[in-house]
Amino acid sequence: MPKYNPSKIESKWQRFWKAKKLYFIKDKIKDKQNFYNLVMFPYPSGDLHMGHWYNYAPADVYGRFKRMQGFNVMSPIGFDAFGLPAENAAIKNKLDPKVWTYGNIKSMKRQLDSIGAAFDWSREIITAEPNYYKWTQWIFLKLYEAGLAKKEKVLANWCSHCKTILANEQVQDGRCERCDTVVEQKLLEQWVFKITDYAQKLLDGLEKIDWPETTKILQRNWIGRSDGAIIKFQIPNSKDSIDVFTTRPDTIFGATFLVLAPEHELVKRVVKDEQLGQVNNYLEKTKKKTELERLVEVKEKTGVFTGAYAFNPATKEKIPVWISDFVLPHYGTGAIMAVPAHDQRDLEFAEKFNLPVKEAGLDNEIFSRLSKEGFAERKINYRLHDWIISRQRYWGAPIPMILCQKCGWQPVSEKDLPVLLPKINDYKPSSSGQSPLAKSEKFIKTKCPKCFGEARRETDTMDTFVDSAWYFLRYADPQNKKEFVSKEKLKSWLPVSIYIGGQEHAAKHLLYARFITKVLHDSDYLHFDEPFSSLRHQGLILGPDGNKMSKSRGNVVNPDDYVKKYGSDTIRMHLCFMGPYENGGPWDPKAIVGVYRFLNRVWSFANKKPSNEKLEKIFHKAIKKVGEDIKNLRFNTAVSELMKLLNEIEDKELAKEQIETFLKLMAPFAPHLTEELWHQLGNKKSIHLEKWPEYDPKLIKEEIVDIIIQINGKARDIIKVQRDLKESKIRELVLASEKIKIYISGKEINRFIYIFNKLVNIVL
RNA sequence: GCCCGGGUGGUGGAAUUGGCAGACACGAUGGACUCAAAAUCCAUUGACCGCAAGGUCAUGAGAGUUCGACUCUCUCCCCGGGCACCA
Repeated sequence: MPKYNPSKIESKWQRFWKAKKLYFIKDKIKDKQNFYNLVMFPYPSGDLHMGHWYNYAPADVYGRFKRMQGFNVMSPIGFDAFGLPAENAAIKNKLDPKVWTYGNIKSMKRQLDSIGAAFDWSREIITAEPNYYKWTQWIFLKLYEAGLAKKEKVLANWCSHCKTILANEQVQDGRCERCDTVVEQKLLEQWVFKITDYAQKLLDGLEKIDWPETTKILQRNWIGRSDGAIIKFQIPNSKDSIDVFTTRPDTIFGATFLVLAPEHELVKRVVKDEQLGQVNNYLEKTKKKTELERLVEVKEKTGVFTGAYAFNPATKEKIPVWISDFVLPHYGTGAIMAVPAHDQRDLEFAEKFNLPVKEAGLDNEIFSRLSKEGFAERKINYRLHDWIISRQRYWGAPIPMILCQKCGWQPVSEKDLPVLLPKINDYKPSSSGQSPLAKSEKFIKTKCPKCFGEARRETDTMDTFVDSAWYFLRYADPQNKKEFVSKEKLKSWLPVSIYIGGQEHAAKHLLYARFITKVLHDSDYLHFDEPFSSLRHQGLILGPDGNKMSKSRGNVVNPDDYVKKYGSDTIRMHLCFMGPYENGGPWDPKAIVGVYRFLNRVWSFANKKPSNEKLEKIFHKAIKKVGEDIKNLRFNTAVSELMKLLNEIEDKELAKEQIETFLKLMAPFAPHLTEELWHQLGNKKSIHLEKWPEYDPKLIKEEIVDIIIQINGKARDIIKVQRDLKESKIRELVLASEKIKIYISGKEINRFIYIFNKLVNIVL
């Protein structure tokens, strides 16, 4: 018997699968249900780390299992190829970002192949391909048509290091998620997607999808619905009134002053001359501050009095109007009624500026009274911001819009798509907030689609999250030149059956993808309005030191080393075995030998001479357990069940049929090893075309069961009895036990509790 | 501050959802094989008491419900994640 040599058999079978096109999946197979098994596609950073494997290998186990269960399983893969790192690397090395990106894709493909996953490479997607981003641009046009893509003057997050605007979702603790620079707020004209118009639909949709509850909660919090009212505070001797948003109209009797955000449009109108100097002074100060401290420093309240007053519509009292930057311009109406008796922040402000604090007798009727009088109306507010998609960078899909002096903004007509990203010489971003494309006159100069006069192209590119917000649709029909996806193929494959990926995308990609799906649904392009019927997260793999893997820390685990040493099957199975899939955890370089030893033992076991012996019971139990565990993505216990099974059968000589059953149970985990052993047993076709073994529930039932005997809740003995015995019979057997006799001798039995086929508890 | 997760041997984790806590592994210790080492195989491995049979304690801490709690309830402590001046 030759030794188990993973590197030899793995490359051999990978070649075999490729030659047989085993994983090129047809859109329809008679009598088979389609199953869309999706993983989050990688960014082509250049190397695949253990975290990618942890996403892809167990997801592949799941897909292979589904296939053996009789589904037509599609497991596509591709590359999220646009984005900043390519550009930064290109600037550094004076390369075309395209060259850098495609070089990385090439080496990552080799690494992805080494996983031995059932990826359907015939459906590969690269988002930086004109053939792909043509349709990203098309989707932009659909949003534009629906009034959901607009150029707006918005207060936006500007990263001075990356020299681009970022979406709210890409800012972490006031810093750029990519480079950690503190972002500044800039008022700029940007293309936005009106995701806030979909806030309610995005909330409602969560009810009907099979997602982890934690992820749903995270999205709900991110959308941040709050129900309240707009209340009008009139300014004496003026047509102006100040609208405030509050969730607690019932506290209005305690409202002793109003506060406007410094950016509020009424500030200039209401301020009294004698306060003008002070107010301007404060506005100057906060304007500078907003760029840094306002987001970071929260503790100390600041503000200034406008000199103006307004009527509290409930009390008819005149209350002072203040300005403070603790009121945010983009939430609610940018103005609040301050109720210091009920709100910590209002109290801090009142204390600082010696404003009255008045206990408010709560009044539940006040809202309806005020609304009858025209002072109040219901209002729902969302924390969610619109999605700013303009990026002042080069390596992305150009926004397909044209600015004409006469006609204003005009969409590029569909027949002119794609707007190709031109080759340029200088990719450097500018501090002025202009895209590198702005330097290319050749790109900019164009004709107005409406009046055919001279016009200029938009030079910003799209946020890469737009690219990834619809890629899962394209996998169904990746080559289509006429449509983004044909209706027929959409029907075959979508929505996605199961989506497996990290939770870090919960409030970004997963939200955007749902939004785009809903928009396309509402424009009648999709027959469903939630893209991912079922979603599961894998945990995060940390470096051996317990920290997040990063190059700067030097704790990145390179899977290639382990492929060489143990083979891909061992890594796959070890990743499954490590612990609960959603937990992740530190990579322990030593622990992997456990699975390697196991696979070596499987090798020896399957190489033994078969006999006629069969062990029905343990096999049927294992078939049940392994199948149920994979179905529930409990890969760790599925693997331990396989180990237990081998422990029991290893020293026996079993019938060929049972050895084959064992290999089939192992096949999703160790596709190469099992394929090799399967063929060694004389089979000609791939084991991965085999059916998943079935179990007979009758054979699992134990005829003899263990009954645990407790005295006062402590286990004292255990007896083996025929199953399904009546309590009277059990009582007889229990009381006959020598051990139990000792415990109960001379004492009275208070209660005798019998749990059917399981346990007896005698209470003395 | 608010909202989620989680806390079980030296380590990763298991526990049929209220019924023998520690499955399956890693590591460690001892032994076999070997000139030797690696690999492999065998044995032991939660803590404490005991020569042993056996017993006591033990799932972050404390209380409660229950015949019985890792599992349910309450209070508190610690760790991880999300949001954060959102009215």
